[in-house]
Amino acid sequence: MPCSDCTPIKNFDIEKIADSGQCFRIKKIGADTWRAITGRNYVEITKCHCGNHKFSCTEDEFNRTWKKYFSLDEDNYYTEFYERGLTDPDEYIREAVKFSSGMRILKQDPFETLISFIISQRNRIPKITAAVEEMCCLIGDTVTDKNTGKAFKTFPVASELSNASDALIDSLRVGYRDEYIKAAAKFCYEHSIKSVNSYDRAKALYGVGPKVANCYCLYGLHQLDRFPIDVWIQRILDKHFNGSTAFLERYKGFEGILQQCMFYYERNKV
DNA sequence: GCCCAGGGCTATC
DNA sequence: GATAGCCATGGG
Repeated sequence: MPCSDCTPIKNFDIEKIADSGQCFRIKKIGADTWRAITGRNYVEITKCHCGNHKFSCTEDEFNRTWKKYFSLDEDNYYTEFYERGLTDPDEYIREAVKFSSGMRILKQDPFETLISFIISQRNRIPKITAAVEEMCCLIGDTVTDKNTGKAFKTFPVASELSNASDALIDSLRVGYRDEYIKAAAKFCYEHSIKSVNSYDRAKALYGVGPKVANCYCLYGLHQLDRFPIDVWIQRILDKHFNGSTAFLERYKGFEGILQQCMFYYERNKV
């Protein structure tokens, strides 16, 4: 039974989302509590013993910001995805979807998504997280959340990142990706991130190839038909599907959710 | 020392 | 269009 002050949501598990590698700014801050930041908004989410979640924000903020961010306005869509995945003819897909129950694709800020996934290339998630967090600490704005009273750092906007010194970028320890970051920040400062509104526009940026462009489209533009193929997904394809993605025919419009479930399952299954 | 990490660029064919 | 070598950095 849900508690009186819990928000009952089907197909939503903040813990799995936090560990899914699609976002680098959701952080575990307590035994059952995570903090999320998007734009200038901050929220703390606690998994309750009843299986539901408590949000630290007001109902108005939930409806205006977090409902969208967590794709909680797409319940019917996820219901259909999970029904389809749990009855898939392929055992690996069934297991991956079952194991990932509660996964959702976040609607992240496009500029943050672009820069984060440029940093992600040939890198490890803890290192990506550290670089993103350091970037926010060094050049993000400090904002205080009214509900919790906690101060947090925003992800820098294009002008802030574009104006950052070389020494500051060096201190992020992102190696050869620093030139890619600078190029993307400069482009977005001069042309606006809004002009990066398609796969082709993203891939045209220096340092953005097929994989990062697909991640940008999936997580930043919410194009759920994108299926980014990284080393983990490629291993799954080779091991379980003879290197083929023919199974995607059964997931038109859901490819990105399936990809997230496979990625999470492969990395976290016991 | 080695290999690898949510890849992409460049040169070369 | 395909493939090979290279790219900084840090963990195992």
